[in-house]
Amino acid sequence: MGRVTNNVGRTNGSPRGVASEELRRHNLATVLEHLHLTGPTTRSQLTVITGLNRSTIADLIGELADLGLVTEGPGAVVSGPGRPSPVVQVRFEGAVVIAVEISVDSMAVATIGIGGHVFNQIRIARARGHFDPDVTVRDIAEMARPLLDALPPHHRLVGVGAAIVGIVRRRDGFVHLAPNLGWRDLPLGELLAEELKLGVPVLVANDSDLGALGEHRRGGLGSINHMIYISAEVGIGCGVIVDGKPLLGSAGYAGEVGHTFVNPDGLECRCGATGCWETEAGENALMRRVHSLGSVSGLAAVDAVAELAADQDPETLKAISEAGRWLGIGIANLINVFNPEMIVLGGLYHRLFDYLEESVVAGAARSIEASRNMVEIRQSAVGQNVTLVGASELALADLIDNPARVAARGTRTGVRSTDV
Amino acid sequence: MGRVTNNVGRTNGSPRGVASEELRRHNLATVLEHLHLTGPTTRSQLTVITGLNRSTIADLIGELADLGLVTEGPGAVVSGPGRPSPVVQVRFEGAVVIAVEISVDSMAVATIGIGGHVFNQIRIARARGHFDPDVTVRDIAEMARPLLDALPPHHRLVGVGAAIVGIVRRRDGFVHLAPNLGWRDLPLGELLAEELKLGVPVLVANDSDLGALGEHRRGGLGSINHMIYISAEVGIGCGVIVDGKPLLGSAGYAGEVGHTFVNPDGLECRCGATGCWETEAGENALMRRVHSLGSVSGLAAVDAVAELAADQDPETLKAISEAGRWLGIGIANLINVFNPEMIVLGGLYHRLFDYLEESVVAGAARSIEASRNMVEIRQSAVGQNVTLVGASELALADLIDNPARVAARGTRTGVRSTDV
DNA sequence: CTTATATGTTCGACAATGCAACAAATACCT
DNA sequence: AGGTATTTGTTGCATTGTCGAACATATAAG
Repeated sequence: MGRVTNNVGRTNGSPRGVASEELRRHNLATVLEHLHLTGPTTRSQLTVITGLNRSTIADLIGELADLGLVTEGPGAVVSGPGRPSPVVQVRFEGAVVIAVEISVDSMAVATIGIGGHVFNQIRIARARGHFDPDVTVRDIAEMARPLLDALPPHHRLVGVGAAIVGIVRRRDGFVHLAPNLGWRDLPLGELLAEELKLGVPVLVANDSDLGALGEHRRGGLGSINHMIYISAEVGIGCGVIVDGKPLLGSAGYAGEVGHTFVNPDGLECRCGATGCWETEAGENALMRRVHSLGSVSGLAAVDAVAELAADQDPETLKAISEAGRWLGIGIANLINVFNPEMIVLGGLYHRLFDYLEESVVAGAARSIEASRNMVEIRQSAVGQNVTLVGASELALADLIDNPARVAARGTRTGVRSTDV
Repeated sequence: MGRVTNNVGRTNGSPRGVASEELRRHNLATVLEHLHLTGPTTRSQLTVITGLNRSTIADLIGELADLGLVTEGPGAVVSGPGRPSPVVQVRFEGAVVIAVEISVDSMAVATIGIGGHVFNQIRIARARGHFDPDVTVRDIAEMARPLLDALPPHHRLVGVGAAIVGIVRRRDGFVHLAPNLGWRDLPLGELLAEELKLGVPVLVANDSDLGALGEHRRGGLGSINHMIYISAEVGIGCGVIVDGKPLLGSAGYAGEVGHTFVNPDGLECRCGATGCWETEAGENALMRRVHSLGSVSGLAAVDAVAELAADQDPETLKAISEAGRWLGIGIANLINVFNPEMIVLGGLYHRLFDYLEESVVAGAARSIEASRNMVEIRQSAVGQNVTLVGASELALADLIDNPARVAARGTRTGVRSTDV
């Protein structure tokens, strides 16, 4: 049988003993998580993967089926002699979440079921600027309404996950600072919960942290347990996966690399300090090096740069490669610190990856040899919606971790608002 | 009952189901770890702390006692009405490890029992330089011999933990690079195992990683789960505790911060790159700013600087504060990345802490507000032997994690060599 | 149509914890 | 000094959960 924990160390606080019920919870979670991440699987494959007994798997699947979280169908694929094993798969509508993304250039809302099934999605572009939080929250609720109405009649809604460009306290979704939106000390979690009135938990997290989560879980990263996701919208965001789990830090502020110090000769950053990484490698750093852009700014400027790069404009390529070099230098630092297996670039970096790659790799080469030799730098495989996908994973995590408790906890069987 | 796991995420690789035996292992480990870290505890306290039933605690302690790992004595402290609860404590000789430290200026070996009891310890100073690995390994074996002979007759030796100033692969204790010793690609774990011939596992790790471990577990850090230990001997070393566990990274190379980039105008580092953190804040950075030192170098120079600082020599204080500022800047980066609760300074920084503190705190102030407000910077509470203590924790970890398996696994009942 | 093989199903064994009743040991009160 | 309240160890049984063996079932191959 496998081991739950490993290595030196423990989480401080009361060390808790565990009883059989915890064992059951763990095994239910293991099975459900596998189905959620890997997709349809036969019962016999599950016995091999989990190492559990046939009878136990049968029992676990029975319970998950009773909870409405999985279904069993006849084994589709034929596979040699022996009694065919039924294929188990998640029921998308058995656990649905609302994923929200509040970015610099757009806002998005999606309804996503367990297994990663996207029922529906709305994304609206908006000009950059400072926004009234209440209006934003109301907009989100309005975007969510039709999506909820369009869900299948007997779905079960289990949570809301929101990604936001800012520094967020995990415990309660309190936004400490979101400079790109003009927000500070805003209880976003509470506001969303009040406005949505859905009776389910609302979790809020930093967008890059969720990008990392989305990429790690749905980016086809096989057995990668240590990775770093880096993206740029205006600043530089970063999410880290350590040992298969998101790095949160004490309050959830971990991964705030945009304002790490890399250049004493650098410009003054909007944060007030000098020499921050994002003043060298962020979006603005790139733009200001492309003089031919003139006064265009914001998303239009990004589009223009992408076009110029596609046209092989020398100045633009040089600007990209200069920003890429600094990006690489910062990445080298992260490689030294985390010894990851993979660095994934998203956002603007994803868009410009082809022009960036060479200089980034060159810059990253200054990391220590041992770690450098085992890391791969690549662009996001999930693409534009990683963050939204990550938000859904965040909202689904509680359910997967304890299917019985969360599924039973009611969160009523999703009666459509038109039925009321 | 408590939960074993938490949060989003899982360690990739085969997700394993667990059976009752795993449950037992977990509870044995929980109890033993508490006794190991917190010291003598009454049975009734254990029921409260673990949340387990009286009968279960009795059973667990019975098993640990049978394994020779704990003893029960009459409750020493009186405590009000009710039947007094017997005090349970670890048997030091029930699990003994050899802790080894290979540093720049000294080598040390100690025999340490579970609970952190140091039976004996030898430390020898040696001049800096490059050493023949074989000679070093033989020296360690020779230092260990008398310590082993002095152990109580019926002890049980369970492992060897070695700390080394270098980049070490955790899996097998392969030293990738140890510039201060002149080593490269050296299978130190194997060499030590062969030379010591003790039939117990030999684990090797980076000295700062073990410093972090030692400080976290024996530094009186109550409920701190996120901390960073930073020390300087020649370069800068760093160990990180994330969620109560050491950050290893994919191969164990995590925390190599000495050569992170902080200054494009910086000097060339011995690593070949330019602008590394340790060229600004490491030992040499400090020394070169104290011109009155003249040609003194190595440990003698460190001593001289410490003395000059104690005498309030202005140039020295200025040099220290300059190095401290750079130290603080690097710390700010780490605060941004990890959002820790505590930064602990060791090694040279521990020695000069009083003169460093102000400038370090000033430098660290450039970290983001949210994280800065919740972090404390202080010096090591364990002091000179943190690394050795960490090495013992490393070697004991397997036993504590699975008392039944490791204790039963033989590692014979420590017959003294003179008995043979 | 028979045989080999793989897998679901059933039921009892086994492991581990929890619970309730009882016993033991102490403090406190009269 | 003796009785009572309180806390905790001990014991035996109940409960939960997984495992294993025997049996049933469904397929491929001959």
